[in-house]
Amino acid sequence: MNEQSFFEKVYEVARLIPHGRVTSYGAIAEYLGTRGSARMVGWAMNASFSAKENIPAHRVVNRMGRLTGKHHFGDPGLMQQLLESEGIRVEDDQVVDFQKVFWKPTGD
DNA sequence: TTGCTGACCGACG
DNA sequence: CCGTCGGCCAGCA
Repeated sequence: MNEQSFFEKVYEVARLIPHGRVTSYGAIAEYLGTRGSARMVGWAMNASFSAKENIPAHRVVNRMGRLTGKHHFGDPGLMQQLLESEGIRVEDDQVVDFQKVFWKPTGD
């Protein structure tokens, strides 16, 4: 029903991430029905900076909960700072209790 | 226009 | 168990 582009969907799902929660690229890709295109999700996040609305890309991490894209925020550490600001504990570029704060876009 | 790259994930040896 | 490779799609030179 949604004829939006792949990026549009990624942006929408990214905005659906609750405060204090994180998700993975693969989870978004899977939600979009393109499990194999998890890389594109990350690429879409890169384009999210060009998006009109601000996308909480800092809430998006890889499957292992590691801050892979922290380098793309302009300043490394900003991503971790934002996550800690939401109550998410980050240690050594990795989300602590990642499985607890993990949120899947099941449509909830 | 063609081809490479890219913030990943899963399968295979 | 751990290292390697393929696949997905879209943007950019």
